[in-house]
Amino acid sequence: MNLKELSHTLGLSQTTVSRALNGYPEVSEKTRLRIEQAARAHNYRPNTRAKSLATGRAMMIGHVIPMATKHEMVNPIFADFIAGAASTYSARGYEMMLSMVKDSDEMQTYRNLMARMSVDGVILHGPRMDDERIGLLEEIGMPFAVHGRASGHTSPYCWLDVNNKSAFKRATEFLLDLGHKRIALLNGIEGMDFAHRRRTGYGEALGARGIATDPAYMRSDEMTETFGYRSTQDMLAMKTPPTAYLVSSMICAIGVRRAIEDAGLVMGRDVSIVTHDDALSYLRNGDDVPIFTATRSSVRDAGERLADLLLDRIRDPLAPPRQVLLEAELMVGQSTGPAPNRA
Amino acid sequence: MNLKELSHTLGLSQTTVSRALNGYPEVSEKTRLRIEQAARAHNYRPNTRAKSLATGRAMMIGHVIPMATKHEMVNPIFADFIAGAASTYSARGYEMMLSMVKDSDEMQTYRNLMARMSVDGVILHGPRMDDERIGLLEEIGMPFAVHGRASGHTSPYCWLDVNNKSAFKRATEFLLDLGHKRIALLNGIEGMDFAHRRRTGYGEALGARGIATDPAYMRSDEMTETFGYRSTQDMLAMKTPPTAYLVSSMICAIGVRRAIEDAGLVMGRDVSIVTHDDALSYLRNGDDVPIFTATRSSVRDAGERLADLLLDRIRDPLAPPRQVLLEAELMVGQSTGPAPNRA
DNA sequence: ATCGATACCCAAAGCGCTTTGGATTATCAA
DNA sequence: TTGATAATCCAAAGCGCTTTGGGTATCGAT
Repeated sequence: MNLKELSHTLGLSQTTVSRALNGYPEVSEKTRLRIEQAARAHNYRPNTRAKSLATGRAMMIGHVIPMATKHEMVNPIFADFIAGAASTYSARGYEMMLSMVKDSDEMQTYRNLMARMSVDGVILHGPRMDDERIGLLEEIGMPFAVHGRASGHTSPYCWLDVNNKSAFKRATEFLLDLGHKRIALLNGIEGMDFAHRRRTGYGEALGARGIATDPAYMRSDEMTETFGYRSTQDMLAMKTPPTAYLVSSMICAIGVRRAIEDAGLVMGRDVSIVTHDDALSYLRNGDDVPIFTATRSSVRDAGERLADLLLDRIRDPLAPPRQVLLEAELMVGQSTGPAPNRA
Repeated sequence: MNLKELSHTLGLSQTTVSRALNGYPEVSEKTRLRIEQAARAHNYRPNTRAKSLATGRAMMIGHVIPMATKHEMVNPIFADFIAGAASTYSARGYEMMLSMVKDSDEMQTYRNLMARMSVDGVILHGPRMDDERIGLLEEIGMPFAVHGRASGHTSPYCWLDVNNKSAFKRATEFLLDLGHKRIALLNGIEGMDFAHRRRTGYGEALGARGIATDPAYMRSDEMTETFGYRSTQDMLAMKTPPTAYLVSSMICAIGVRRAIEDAGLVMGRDVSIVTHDDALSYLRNGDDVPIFTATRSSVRDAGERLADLLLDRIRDPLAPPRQVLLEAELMVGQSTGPAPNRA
């Protein structure tokens, strides 16, 4: 059932039916009611593609996920972020389009999305320190919002980020206060903006207590369980192993814990762990008492809020782009304790 | 730059330009080359919505994810499955549309997708034993493919599933062979088809050795770390606790392990664990030697292959719907060992 | 020279919607 | 009664593409 048929059934013009269903005032309440009733009865829905073509709005937001290789890992926070964004879209009448592309194709993908007019805007994931994608999107005039920030980019744009620097500074201070001097940092991939900010916070906290950062205690990689396990195993084998680990994700922290326990040590007594917790739905950090002491910030909320920022921006393109900086909360759990005396 | 402008620039008709770019034979090689060159130079891409409207194909596949509450958990296998499907789509020129809806709205969502003609087909996630969605999709004529199966549905439809029954039967036999008699089952949510099949396999293996299933050793819930931890804690407190756990997901198994180690027991010596491993990219089950003994089947591959099935079905709607049953492989890791003697 | 056949190209009609610019009728004050 | 105003409704022109149903040259064969 399309508009032509529906209006024919009603003995009205397409104009009137369209106006009635879209809430325009030029149609009497009586006929509007009649039209709505008929539309319901025939389960009429306007064809999205025709509507988009006529209005010029796709009512669709693009998320493009670059993958280096076909079997590269999918970022585990991805699902929760997406879920958050999607719930905003559905609340505001938008749809989400997801593309996975080879990362060499990512720039071209944005150009395509723009030229083909298949989306009204995009969310930019995983910004690197000097991210060329932002400049591209500005150049081609594609509305966008960034999950995170790119330190290297100067002109104002729309973003939402956790205050990674302050979170990791605070976490490091917490460990220092417990007497830890050798604190390892298991960070995200080098080049990622968030990883850089976290390292800065860590470094500043150490520096303020007169402790120099030591590359031997620092690792950077994709945040998998295996990365946490391996790195910890390596460091435990040092003459002076760290007494505490500051970790970038729960999954990674699970690996750290496994290495610690494999070595016959007890988490929270022999070795402390603080991790960042994205509050993933399937990986709750305990219920009553947190398992890990953690800097916590819900990535699902981030998705919801960033999507809202983007839709606002699309609605009102001339308003100055908005930024949101979220503070992570430090939740003390069972994974931290005073530095062992013998250390 | 749209088709009208481009063809005007070239001094050709829209017909010819369109045909040239779509590879039709009615245009000379010389002009085709000229047209392609101009298209590239002006970065011309056909407007997707106009193209869809004209061809009647959306070149888009829908995935609808129902959520009971706003903050219900996102299934952790979701990201990897989606990544697999998306890579197939991008290889075959399709896009993916993702909607999250309240689960009370799911049926209506499918009707909408059909009436609005916004997708060419859908992937059905998480089928329950008697899943009403399949009947609906058949009724409204929406092409679909199911990730899993619905035992209650009789008419043939397109699906791809892991042989959950044989996998869990095999895993149970493996534990029985090691001398375990009290084997716990931590299963997925009641009502899910896969959970039912797994329980059947488990039950059959036990039955074949004359062991009756004991509800005290069986739990069913969302497969979170916490669920694994709690269930194991509970069971460890029994007079005769299980000596082995058969678990439905790695994340859940991590919780089981935590409970075991919190109780001062050693995994693989005091207590054995076998888990299903979806081969999630961020949660590798060790590299050389698997941490957990596991029934393994990549959910990312499943996504790729199921998407292929669906696209084939869309291309050739009259062909009989295809089904794929994948066998999981049993990988022996460090989490299993002979049943303790005292048991 | 004439007649197909072939190669190449085009005008115009959709696809299903929104929206502009009236047209028609009802309403009402003067 | 009349002219102005407001209330309803409509025909038709897009949106940017594909595709139908020709049209015009060109060319070899008769």
